[in-house]
Amino acid sequence: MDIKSAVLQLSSIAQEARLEIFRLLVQAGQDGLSAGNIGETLQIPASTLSFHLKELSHSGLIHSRQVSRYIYYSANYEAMNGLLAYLTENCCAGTKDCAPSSSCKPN
Amino acid sequence: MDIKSAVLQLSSIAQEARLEIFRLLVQAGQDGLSAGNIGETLQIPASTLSFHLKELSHSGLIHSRQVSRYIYYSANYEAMNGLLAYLTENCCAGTKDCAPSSSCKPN
DNA sequence: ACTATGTTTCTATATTTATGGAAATATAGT
DNA sequence: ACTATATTTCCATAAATATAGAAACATAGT
Repeated sequence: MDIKSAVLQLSSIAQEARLEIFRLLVQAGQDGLSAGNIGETLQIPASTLSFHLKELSHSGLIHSRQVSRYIYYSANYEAMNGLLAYLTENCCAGTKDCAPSSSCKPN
Repeated sequence: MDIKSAVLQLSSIAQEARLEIFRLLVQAGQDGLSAGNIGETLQIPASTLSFHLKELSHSGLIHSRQVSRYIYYSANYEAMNGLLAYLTENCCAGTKDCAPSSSCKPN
């Protein structure tokens, strides 16, 4: 993980509408949800939603697949975990009290 | 954790200089580093650094304490862990395969 | 071919954010 | 009080981002 990618990914969820979308997809699981479903659930106009979905896709935190007329978006769990790991990397200079990386506690 | 706070925290690290500062402090541990030390390490002009430190403090991801003329900044590990937990909350609708929250894996 | 539905692109506008020099403020040593 | 060092605030400018209507494009059913 390089810093530019991390900033891109963080930027993609550092916005209320997009964070809602992302969390919705994280909770939705592997299959994801269609764009229309997301828009209806979160009450976001189609063009605005499309803009945000593109931002999230571009950062790599979600991906999409087409199923006939619908486009399903789903969380990229691997990318998400990679980002979280990057944030906590070498926490407290690698002191054992800080491990595991998932829950970084100071000495 | 409410979504506004999460967006504020994510925004505060969704910027290259600030993400560098934050990771430096996460790695520095509990004691933290002085503003001058951070600026010198990362080669950031004082006024720019001050602006970024304020953003990070305001979001709650770092805190500061004054030691004579120096101001020491340090990571707020509790806030960081809270943010990470928020992102992975109820991952995959709480399916057991997704646990632990720190490493969210789809079914 | 036509129509309905789902999604994206185009466009303009409004808003927010980043940068760094200069000046101001704070603390400590002499 | 004076000086040096540390940090922040003020300010102007530049750049990036969010919004949503209208139009365009894509897919599938009739």
